[in-house]
Amino acid sequence: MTGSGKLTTMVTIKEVARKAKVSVGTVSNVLRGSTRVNPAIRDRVDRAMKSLDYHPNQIARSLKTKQTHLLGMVISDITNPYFPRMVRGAEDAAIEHDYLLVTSNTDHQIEREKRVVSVLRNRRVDGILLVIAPSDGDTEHITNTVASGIPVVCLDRVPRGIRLSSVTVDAVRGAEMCVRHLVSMGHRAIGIITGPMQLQNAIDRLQGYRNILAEAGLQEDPTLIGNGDFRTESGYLLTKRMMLAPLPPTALFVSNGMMGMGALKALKELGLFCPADIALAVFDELPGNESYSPGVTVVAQPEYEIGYRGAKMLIGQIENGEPAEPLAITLNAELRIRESTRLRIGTTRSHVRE
Amino acid sequence: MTGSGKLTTMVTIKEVARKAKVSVGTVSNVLRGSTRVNPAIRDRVDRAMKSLDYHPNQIARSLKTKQTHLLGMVISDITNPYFPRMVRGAEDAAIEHDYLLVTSNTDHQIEREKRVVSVLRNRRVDGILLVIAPSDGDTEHITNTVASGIPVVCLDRVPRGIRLSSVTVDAVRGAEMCVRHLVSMGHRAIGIITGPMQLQNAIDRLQGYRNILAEAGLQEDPTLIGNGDFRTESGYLLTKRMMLAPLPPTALFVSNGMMGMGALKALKELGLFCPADIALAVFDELPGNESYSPGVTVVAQPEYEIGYRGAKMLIGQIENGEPAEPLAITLNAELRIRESTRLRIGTTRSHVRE
DNA sequence: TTTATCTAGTGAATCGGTTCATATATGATC
DNA sequence: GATCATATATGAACCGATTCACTAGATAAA
Repeated sequence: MTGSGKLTTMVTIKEVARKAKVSVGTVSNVLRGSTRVNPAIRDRVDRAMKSLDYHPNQIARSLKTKQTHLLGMVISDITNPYFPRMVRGAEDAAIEHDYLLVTSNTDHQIEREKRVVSVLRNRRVDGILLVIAPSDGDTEHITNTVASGIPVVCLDRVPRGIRLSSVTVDAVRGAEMCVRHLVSMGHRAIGIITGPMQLQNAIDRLQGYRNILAEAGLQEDPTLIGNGDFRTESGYLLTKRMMLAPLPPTALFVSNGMMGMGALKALKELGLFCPADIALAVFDELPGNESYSPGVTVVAQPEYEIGYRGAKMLIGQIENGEPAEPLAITLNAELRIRESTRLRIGTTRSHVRE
Repeated sequence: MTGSGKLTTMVTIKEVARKAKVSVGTVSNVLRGSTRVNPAIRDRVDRAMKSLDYHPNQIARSLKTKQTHLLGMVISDITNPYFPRMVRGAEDAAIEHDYLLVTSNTDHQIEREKRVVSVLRNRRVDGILLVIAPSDGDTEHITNTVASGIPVVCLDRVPRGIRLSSVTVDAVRGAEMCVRHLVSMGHRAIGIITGPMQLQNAIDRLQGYRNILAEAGLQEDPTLIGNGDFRTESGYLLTKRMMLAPLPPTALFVSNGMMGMGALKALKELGLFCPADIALAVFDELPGNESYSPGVTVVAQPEYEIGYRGAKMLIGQIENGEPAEPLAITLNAELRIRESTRLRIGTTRSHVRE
């Protein structure tokens, strides 16, 4: 477990001081650029640093200043195409303010989330961006973190029961836009594949769907509601099951992108085509969507902006202290209509209900 | 620029010691679990830590031990779908050995690569995984890093001129497999879109293409070679240009995934279908490839394994010291034949040359 | 009883920066 | 030339762990 360690010794501020024939305090002053240092001396120090390939030890600095300029980011899985743009947004904001971003995966498991948060606290990150894993009110690790003085900003979804700063998307409205579009294309039998009901945004997307059914005077049909978990596999299985049922939907609304990919694969295997056989709409933009056929109608989230503004908010709280009330930004999703829902259907198709 | 800092003071080892009525040395011993500590005392200390929500300060530990258990990873862009799996592989290996992975983007810019490497050195990462940016022999920042005792492992491609440990893919062979497949499907006019010629793997992919043309006794045609830069836009533009030329190819081999997405988009806009109008094959798996139609024939790289084995190799070098000779692992790519190249064509089609 | 042999716990030095009270040099003023 | 004001440079204490020479106490052997 313990390694053999470095062979070479790193250049320290002391060696720079000796080489430049000044005190360590002066070298430090040159580094910070703060107090006025005689230009001639500053020059000597700069030269010494360059010639020694000196890299100031951020570890030592952090120990003294109690600021690591590290931001922790906790997501479920970087290989889920939803996250890279969010991470990139956060990283860009971090860099603008001279922070370094550390990203860790939880694979949707609350136990891993706890471990990751603990590691980040050991590392003394200055703040944490958190995309929570589904759980039943298991939030002590989060409240402990906030209580210890580390700001936390939730992205994409917020835990129930506690109040935290957050950047989220108006999922109800996004789902409404999308399902309303399906209704406007003549669909009456609209299926949905939901996310895990422990997550607020999964609930919201279902709620949006329900709102529009009600608005359109349509009866809710339990056989058209598939209970997924935001993973590809569940989208695949539930789509197959629903499409092979006696009365399949004419349109399908899938609650997230991973499940959307699964649904597409299922349709492909079943030999069903969009939009001729079924209209498909997905919450979340799909990777490569505009390159493929058919383009899929989606509710696109501003992932980059979620990450970017989340990090900005977090840094604000780090540097200006936590606000009395948690901040909450809600962004809008955007409906992007593509071929997969372009075919207007009559209300009289044989397998349409009512 | 400087913040107001923490309001709350973190719990330190000293406070734990006081609460447990032992010395700090003993608390440290309990933490490390190393020397034999009286079970009763160990218990007292454990309880004190728990009740104080104590998180040992990794910063202080690192300062003393000169090991941060941090790994730096430098990639071009996490939103390029090629990288997430590689990052995930590296992270999984890191976690297995209790390291934390820090990933940074360079956007293919050598200047940003230098800055990022410098930041990682300030942070005293124990080692660096590096996917180099294209440049003309600008490697001093890398040799300096290695010279200072920080192991570096290159992934996916190696800089020319210096010898470093690496994990790469046999790109010549991958390209050969792919182009040979196109030839075997009857194609004679096979186009290629290349990557930037400063990158070894771009050169290799072109080389594989040339090898097979020679093997098949086909003349190389400059109008069928598009000089891309591994970005979507260039794949898009070059595909359009090539397909609108007087003598377009019957098959197109695209040197990486991003450009492959651009090529697909171009074909879609031109109203050309795969494989009826053109056969398409891409180096790199495409996101969601098996969900869409047509599935695209690809040379799939083991991205996860590249990251995983690279991190394992790096950790080996950190803990056992650098090997006398740099290590080099070469992995194999895999040809995945899908619909986009499934149509066998005769050699007599009018627009086929020779 | 005295001495030797262990074990488990102690506490001071240390890592490489920052910070700030103090020392020194420079120049201005009389 | 002496005095004071100002501008810079110095160096010791400190951050929170680890580490190790040392001590105290217990047990065994002489």
